[in-house]
Amino acid sequence: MDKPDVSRAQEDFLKTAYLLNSAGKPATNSEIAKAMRVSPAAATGMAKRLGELGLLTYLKYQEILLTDKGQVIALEILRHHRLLELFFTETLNLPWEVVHQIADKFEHDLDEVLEDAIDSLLDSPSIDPHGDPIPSKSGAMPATSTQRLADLPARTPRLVTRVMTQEEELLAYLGSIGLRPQARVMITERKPFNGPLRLQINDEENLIGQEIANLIVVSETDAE
Amino acid sequence: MDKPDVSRAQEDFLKTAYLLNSAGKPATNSEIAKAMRVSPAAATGMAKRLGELGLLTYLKYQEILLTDKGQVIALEILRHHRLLELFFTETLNLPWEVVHQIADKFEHDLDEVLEDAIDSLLDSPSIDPHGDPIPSKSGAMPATSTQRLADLPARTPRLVTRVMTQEEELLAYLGSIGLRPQARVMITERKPFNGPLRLQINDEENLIGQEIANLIVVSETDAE
DNA sequence: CTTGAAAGTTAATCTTGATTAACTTAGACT
DNA sequence: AGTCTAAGTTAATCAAGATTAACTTTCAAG
Repeated sequence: MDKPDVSRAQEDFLKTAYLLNSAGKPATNSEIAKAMRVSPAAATGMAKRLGELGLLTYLKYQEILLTDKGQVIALEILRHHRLLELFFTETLNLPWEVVHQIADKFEHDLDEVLEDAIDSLLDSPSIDPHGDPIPSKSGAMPATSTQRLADLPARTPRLVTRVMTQEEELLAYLGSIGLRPQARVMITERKPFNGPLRLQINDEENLIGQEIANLIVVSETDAE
Repeated sequence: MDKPDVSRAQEDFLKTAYLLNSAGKPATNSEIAKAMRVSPAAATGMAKRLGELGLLTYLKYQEILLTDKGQVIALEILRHHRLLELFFTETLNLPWEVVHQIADKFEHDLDEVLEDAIDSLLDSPSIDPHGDPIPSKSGAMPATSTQRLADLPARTPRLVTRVMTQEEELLAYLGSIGLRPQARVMITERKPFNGPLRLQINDEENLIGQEIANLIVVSETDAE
């Protein structure tokens, strides 16, 4: 319908709320403020404004809920973000740990001509370099596995499908040990009391902690 | 040294002033305001602020002059702009009439990693799709021909080197008749009183007006 | 059922970048 | 020299997005 003209700060807020939800966390004022690195007061103010615009429902002291309109915008930004990440890794061979911040800046300005050109160059991709799903143009979010490596039984071969962090150093490390989408993984040993995991990554042995294993999503069925 | 943190509005102002100058026009308040599509009062305000920052010299009622620092920023933005134009035409085959507006938005957010990656992918290019020179990273502006097609004697074969407009429809038209950088051109007839020019473009006959002929820059020496 | 810490809100204020309306200056022309 | 017009400036005002500081609400734990 009438696409209310949203500013980048507003788009960021909607995106942040959406991402919190899809990480299973409620979109509370403080979580949003923390994620956006602004004061809680600023988040309150923004929530009010977006409420006025009908992009979310704002009730004092309550969790923030995106309306359909708000979600459409959040998904559009997310689509832009992930398309750009993939575009820059593909065309420029940029490593996956740098494209995130770049996409964060460009996502707000990606107009439709460019979006479509990128989409068609990349053959309407459904995941970005981290394995994060790219919403379709109509706003459909591709389904993804929910199986975490951390919860995987030993001796069960799987493919990495997604790496759920945007921390630069961590991504660089994970990349260096081959822990990226499409890698074959299998836990060979679990140390007790949530200890570290012994792991085969494309046939190479390695050792990772629970924390990290919980960021790695693997396929729900056997690899190959 | 200390790169004063400039906003996009400020960057746009500096870029606009620079472009006016390089088009031979003085950077007056009203020209800048017109080019930026803001009120003259807004331009005055911005000029004052940038004066404070030492990026230009502002004296009431006088032409605005960029300082060295200001020019460095303008050139950086212009470099971003033109690299992006070329990048998008090369990687996505976008027509030259659409990349300008896109680059206008992205130019402010092009960080160095991405800039360098694009520069090296494109082999440190010195001109963009319109033939506009791309400043080097150190701020050197490549020399360009000053020979306008409008001033070219008849029967003198040349190469188009630059097309000095960003108007979408006009660019689309010029593209459609082959009038773009690298095209071979020769005036075959000049109608009197600044009338239209009969022209060969890559061996095809065509007819253009003075206005347009003045936007076309050609090589200073014979083609081939 | 009180209470205290964490979360959230309000209020006052700031900065940037805009606007319009009214005034001033510069400079060309008689 | 006087005057008119275009260009430029000033002033008042606005909106968005922030901040800090002070206050209020919620809710879990005793």
